Amino acid sequence: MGETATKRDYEAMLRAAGLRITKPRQIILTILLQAEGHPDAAQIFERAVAMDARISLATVYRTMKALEESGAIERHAFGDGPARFEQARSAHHDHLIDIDSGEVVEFADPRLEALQDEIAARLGFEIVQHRLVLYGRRRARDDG
Amino acid sequence: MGETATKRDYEAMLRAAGLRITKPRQIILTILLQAEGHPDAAQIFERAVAMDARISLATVYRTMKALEESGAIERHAFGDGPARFEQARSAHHDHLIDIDSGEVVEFADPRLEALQDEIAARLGFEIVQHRLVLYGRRRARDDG
DNA sequence: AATGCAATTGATAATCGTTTGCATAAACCC
DNA sequence: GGGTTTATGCAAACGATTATCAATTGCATT
Repeated sequence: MGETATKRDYEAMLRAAGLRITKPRQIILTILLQAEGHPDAAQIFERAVAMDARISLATVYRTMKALEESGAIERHAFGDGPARFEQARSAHHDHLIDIDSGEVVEFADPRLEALQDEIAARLGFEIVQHRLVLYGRRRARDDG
Repeated sequence: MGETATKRDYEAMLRAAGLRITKPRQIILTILLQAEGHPDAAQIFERAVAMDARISLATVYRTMKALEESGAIERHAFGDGPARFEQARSAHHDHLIDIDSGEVVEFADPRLEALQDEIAARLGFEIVQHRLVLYGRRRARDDG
């Protein structure tokens, strides 16, 4: 699974989208590649500033949008807070949020997709995209 | 299906939550009960002003929060726009958004819930809540 | 390596939806 | 009706994101 795309891969995506490989973008890509989980713009900015103090938040946002549009990353908006990002992977997956810890667990199940397609079809629609977030709580090992 | 809760029902919920039945709240409740679809705060405010010019947007927001917390309404955040509200109904349902028109279609399918429970269980979680939004496009009747 | 020009940047103001602080004005209980 | 307590309106504050704009930079070309 761990299809680790390299920084060079992402640079190629940028080039393909007609975008320039600037220093801020390289820094942000580096951060994205190293990042675990689903950082938000502020977190990315914070790490970027550590690498180059002159980077601005606006550039982070602009870069995230560019990367999103060129398909390199995905944007999620769990609940109400700020948007969070993750590297785009080939396989679609959804998210389960641990409501106690905030932890984000990823999962995928083709039956879900099939069922959704069926439901949409019955309503006369074709699904273009979907968003499923489960909010759950770790099941007690109940020993009490 | 149309389990139409009455204004009195909602007032009882407010009282139960230790809240006062004020004129602004009565107006907002009336609007909510009459509303079709999923109005946002600005729309509710607009209609409220028509009934009492002195109502403020802040009160709309505060009332929506109070109603949400007392379980009378549900708050949804489709995509990026403003939060939208609907009366809480007994039966859970999800939403399909027509990406061309913005129309919101409601649907429910017990198989979805079952599948989600199963997936969560496999990950060691118990689902407390979930949010599924399908984004689709009306299927062409293809005559062209 | 210098040049030209469009793309990109940083800084900051602006925007949007939403929340909050505060003084005043209702609700509610007796 | 009076006294508390809570809710209101207004306006300012807020957080996330986008727009503006002059200054800088990437990069294809010389």
